[in-house]
Amino acid sequence: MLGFSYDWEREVDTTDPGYFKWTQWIFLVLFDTWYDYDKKKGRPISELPIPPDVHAKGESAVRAYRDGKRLAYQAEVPVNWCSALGTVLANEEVIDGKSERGNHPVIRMPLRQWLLRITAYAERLLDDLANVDWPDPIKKMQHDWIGKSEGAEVDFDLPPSPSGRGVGAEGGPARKIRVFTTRPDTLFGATYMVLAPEHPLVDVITTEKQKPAIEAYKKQAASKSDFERTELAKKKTGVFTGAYAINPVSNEMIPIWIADYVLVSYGTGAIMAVPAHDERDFEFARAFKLPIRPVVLPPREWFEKTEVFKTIVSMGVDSRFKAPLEGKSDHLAETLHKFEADIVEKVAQTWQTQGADAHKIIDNLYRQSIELFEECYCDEGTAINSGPFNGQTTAQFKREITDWLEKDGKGQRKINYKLRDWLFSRQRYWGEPFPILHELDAAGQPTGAIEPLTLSELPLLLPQVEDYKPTGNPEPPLAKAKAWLEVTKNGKRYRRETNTMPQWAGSCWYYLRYLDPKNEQAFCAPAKLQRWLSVDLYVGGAEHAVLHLLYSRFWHKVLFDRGHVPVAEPFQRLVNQGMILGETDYHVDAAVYEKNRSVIEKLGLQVVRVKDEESEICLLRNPSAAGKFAPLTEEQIAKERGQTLLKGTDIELVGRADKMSKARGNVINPDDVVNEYGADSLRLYEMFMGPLEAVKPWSMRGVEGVYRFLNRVWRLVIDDRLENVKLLDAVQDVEPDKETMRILHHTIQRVTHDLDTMSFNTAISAMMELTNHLTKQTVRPRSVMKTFMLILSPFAPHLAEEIWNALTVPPSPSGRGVGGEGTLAYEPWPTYDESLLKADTIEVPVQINGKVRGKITVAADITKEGLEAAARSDERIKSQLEGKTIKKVIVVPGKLVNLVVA
RNA sequence: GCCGAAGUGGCGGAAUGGCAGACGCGCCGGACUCAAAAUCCGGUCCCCGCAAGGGGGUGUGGGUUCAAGUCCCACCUUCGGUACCA
Repeated sequence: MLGFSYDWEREVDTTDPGYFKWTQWIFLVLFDTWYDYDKKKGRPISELPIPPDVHAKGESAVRAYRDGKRLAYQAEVPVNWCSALGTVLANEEVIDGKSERGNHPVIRMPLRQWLLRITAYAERLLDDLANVDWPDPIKKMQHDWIGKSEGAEVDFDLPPSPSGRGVGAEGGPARKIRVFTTRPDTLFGATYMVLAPEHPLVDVITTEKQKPAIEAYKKQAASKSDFERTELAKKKTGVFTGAYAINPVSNEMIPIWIADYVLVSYGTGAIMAVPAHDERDFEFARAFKLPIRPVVLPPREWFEKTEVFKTIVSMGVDSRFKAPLEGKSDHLAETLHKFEADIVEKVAQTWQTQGADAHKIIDNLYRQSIELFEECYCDEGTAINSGPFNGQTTAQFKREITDWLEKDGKGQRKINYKLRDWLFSRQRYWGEPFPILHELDAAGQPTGAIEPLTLSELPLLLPQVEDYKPTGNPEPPLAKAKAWLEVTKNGKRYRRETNTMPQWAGSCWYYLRYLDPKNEQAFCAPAKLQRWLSVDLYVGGAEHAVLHLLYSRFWHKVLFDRGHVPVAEPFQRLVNQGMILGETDYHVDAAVYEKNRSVIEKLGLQVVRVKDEESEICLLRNPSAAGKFAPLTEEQIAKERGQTLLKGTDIELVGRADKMSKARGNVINPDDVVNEYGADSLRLYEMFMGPLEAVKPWSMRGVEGVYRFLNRVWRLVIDDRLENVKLLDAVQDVEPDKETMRILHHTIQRVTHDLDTMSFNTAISAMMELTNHLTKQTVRPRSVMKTFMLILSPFAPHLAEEIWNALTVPPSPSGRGVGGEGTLAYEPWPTYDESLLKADTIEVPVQINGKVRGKITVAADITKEGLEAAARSDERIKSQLEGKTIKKVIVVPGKLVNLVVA
């Protein structure tokens, strides 16, 4: 309807078996691929080298080894299980540990899931961002989402304990706790450790005495969602395990705690805490009175910003510190708060031994009494309290200590990513079934062996089931389809996978299917991939910045590695279109409304109450026919001293354009707009509103504006007084005059350029200017009008075609061409002639001290010298220069003259 | 808190460091009309002035420059995203 020229032959439907056959096939490709970190490439699982010791253990060990390396693998992952609803919930569906619907308790429990090893591709997903033409903010979001950080893994040994508990008491291998840190240089400052509550070692190391507290804390943590654990836990919580570990550099025994600010899913699920140089550790240490040891000396500027420094300076270093020393401390203690009194005492001590230099004093305070500082220093600096490494810069220290750790076998360099593997299964009925079989033994129990279906067995359809409600236990609904579930193949019994794939699966690769939507032999013919990829331009919302766009890139790279697509990146250029908001609408606060209720009612206004998270507002509207959106008009608004008031009252209004929504009743239905103004008007208005990327409010008056423009264009060519479509007599086969040619070619240039940059709004204004010029002409050359229609056609295709037809087809009873005659669809895009763009004369502003004081009209090709002379000799300028000396003259040929005077 | 984007007339918005406000909406005046709608023509950033002309002006405060909406520094506001990533 809007003339988008979509090729409906290429329509795809991700839920069609002909489509998801290939979604399942791609899953099989993922299943059949392992990532070779040396070659930085996904390779067939058959090429995976099997270590001899694995080989020696036999077939099932080899199989397990392979399964552990595949890009599609199974793992136990905690999910939000709501037993009352009998289903697994998404994070958004859980509020305060209760289900959004029904408010039933939700617990996190581990469940077998399929995951995709996107983390293997993290480095390439990061690197290849450099090769695509995407908006920088989106690139940055992906960059941060992947979240690469370089550091070291360090092992903290657990001491042998007299009780025999802890340290591998049950013969387990765990004699150490491994942590990841980006700041190995702060190792000397690690004064305690924290494990995530879910960390497997927690149960092993916890002492008998601490068991009840630890258990209680773990239970509490399990009932919180990820969101709450992070969002709500502003205050640090945690419990001591009773166990200690050995700091590998200082050989100190440091306590091990558990706390939910440490996430089990990042790094190793355990941290070394350096409270002096990490915000979170600092807060935690303060809350639980754990020792804080500074190991990085901040630069002076940091000290000078701290409260401690300000306190010292405000008290005066030189004289006043004698006071407490001379027995007047009672008086001082009364007047200073505790914090300051502490400082006074410490400063006094330092002052005695070190002298009165404020910087020296503060340096000493920092090294010895860091508790006095209200914040911690987390940037780089110079090493202190770090044994042989003292005095080193952070970068140097990091390098050397990592080398030392590696040499001693206590740690190693390590790169970590925030990006996690992609949880790819859902416990729902709707979704693509996994093309996977689980082998069963004679007793009908899974053996652990998994068997992929072959391409010839695809698509695997969803079974018909009586109901697709949850099963009431964590088993997905497909488990109820008994007939579908069990399969015998090559004499072996199998059970089908009962999880289904998420929504993302189908949308991850649809751009490839567009190229060859009906192909039954392949997801797409290689020649077509070669011909079309990569996608030249992808227009989409910014909400897909990280998830969809990252998932698609990942799948594409796997397909690339396996030789199924010819390029490494799917989308060459990406543009985020902005959202179109509803029309500007005025509201008052609910409280303001209640107060002024009678006044507002007297004006006959309608009120729509809208509640959001924080507040309730009352939208004020005009009464209108059922369902019609009628916001206040400008006549009903008064603006005074920067305030917006409801006219005739002192009620302050807030005017704002909001997202279109049913609740607000401000939804614009495109069908209505098309009925009233036509498809070209709707299309043109959307392009004229403003930059494509910007969020913009809708305006019905704006639609009328472009509608009027299209009418003017029509009347430029067509005699609208007649019933039939008939050319105006003004349209003639004559040579255009010079000025018209110049404007026409300038318009072609502007429209061509603006289309490239997708600045549709300015392209349209250029054509409006052309129209304004042509309207004034009594003779309108046919050639000019034809060219105009060609550049107008991408913006208003229907109208441009109609006019083109009238311009090119001789009058006939029907007035229309036949058989492709009289269409502009196949005409080439017009080109512009540079030489026609230049006007004979131009107007150039003349500035004096940067202010425009006059304008001169000169030949377009005037020389720099000529321009300056013309400026100086202009009467107005001359009179203004009287009695002044020109100190400097700036002449920009064709642009301006600026005379700088004393 | 952090990250990102944006602040320009009554409104949507234009301006490779070079005449701020193109184009459109709205508004004002005029033409056409018995009248209205539609259409056409002219005007429309603010202040002083009859005018010629002058002064001010792109969120706020500084800075760079002959020249700043545009570049730099600090801040304010709005919108969007994100959540302790060691």
